[in-house]
Amino acid sequence: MTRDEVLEAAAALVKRHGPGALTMRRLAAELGTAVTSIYWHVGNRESLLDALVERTVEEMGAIRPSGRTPASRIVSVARGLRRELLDRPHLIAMVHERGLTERMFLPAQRALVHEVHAAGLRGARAAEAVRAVQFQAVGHVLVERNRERAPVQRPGEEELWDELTAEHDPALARALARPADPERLFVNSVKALVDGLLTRADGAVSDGPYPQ
Amino acid sequence: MTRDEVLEAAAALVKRHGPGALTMRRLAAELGTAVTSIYWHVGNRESLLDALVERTVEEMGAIRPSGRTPASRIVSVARGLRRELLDRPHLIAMVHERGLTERMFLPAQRALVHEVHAAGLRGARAAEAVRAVQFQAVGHVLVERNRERAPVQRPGEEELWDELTAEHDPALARALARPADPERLFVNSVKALVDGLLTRADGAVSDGPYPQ
DNA sequence: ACCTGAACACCGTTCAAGT
DNA sequence: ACCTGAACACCGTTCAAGT
Repeated sequence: MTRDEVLEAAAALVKRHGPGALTMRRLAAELGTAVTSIYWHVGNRESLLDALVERTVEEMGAIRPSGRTPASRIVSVARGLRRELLDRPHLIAMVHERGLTERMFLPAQRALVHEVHAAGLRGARAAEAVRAVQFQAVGHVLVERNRERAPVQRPGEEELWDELTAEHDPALARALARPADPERLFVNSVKALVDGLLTRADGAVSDGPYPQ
Repeated sequence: MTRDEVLEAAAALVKRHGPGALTMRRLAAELGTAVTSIYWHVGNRESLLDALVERTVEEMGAIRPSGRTPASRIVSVARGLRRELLDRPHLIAMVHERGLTERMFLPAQRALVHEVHAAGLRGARAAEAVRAVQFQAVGHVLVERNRERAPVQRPGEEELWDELTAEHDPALARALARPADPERLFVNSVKALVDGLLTRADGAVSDGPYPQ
């Protein structure tokens, strides 16, 4: 048995039954060995999970921007990042629980740097724009994924809706009462953010306003 | 012993030693009772945690906006939400692990609705703006908090920096190499988002561009 | 209505012992 | 160099039995 076989089996276990199913004992059973052999190969559970996360992040493809304007290309990078993350549903939770969330930034970072440069940003301002998009994209996916495994939605917000109908906006009340369309919300949020980032009054300006 | 005493002791345990320290057995020891008594009062660990989360969310104060323009008032609401969350560091992880992330939206929602109305947004568009800010704020805090408990930062991104110096932006390379200032990044991100949300070409317009 | 101890089926990890 | 079983110190939960 090799260290790689251990990682392979661990990855398969997570893929099939979720991260909760990855116990040292179950893994040993899967491999047909004694629990303690695994310790010889990977040290302990901590470093096993670390290695697993590392491996999955490396699996993630590079993200290729598409679109005509820098702004739309940045949005496409964010979408790509979201897709890569959602395609590996267990990765998100594992990475997050292990305090490695920023690890998830890497696949998009290169592309984002290139695009903010193309948009005319440089230096610290460019770095902040890159980080803003990264935080926004990864944070959004964290929240979004969380809702999926959320239990029964509890109400208890009737006062809010009452207030809203009092403010004469029943359409808003209805919209907030039902769950958001995550894809749409994501894209529009990133668009708005990028819009804001590229058109701030205090510095460089993007190559024109956004059509639509 | 009452159910409330159990919750109180559980909350104290989490506050002192973190969520990991909250085991049924330790809680029993803290209370000076048998483990099994706790089960009579709270059912099981799941519902104990549910009750704990509920209680902490209710503790969170309402958020009062400040600032002159709707945009700056929305930013202040986001900052307030961030503050409330960071003030309860264990809450974030507990809520997130329990799939209740949207629960953290509530304290800010009322204020946000009011402000997007003041900014001239209505109906579905207003709802989307509220949600965009909520996702952004909570997502950002999730990522931010995660970095705090992150282990040693691994490098492995030298290629990126090489590329950057090749793109003739050493300042950007330096900025991305060191950790972000979370407060600054948060505020600027929210500002940019709100800017983008309130000045989109396809609808209502905010009361003017952002100074600084 | 409330509390108890014993028991069950799990964990991760260590360690001395094997080949 | 690699694997093993026994043992330790933990978990959450159930259940019959007490008052």
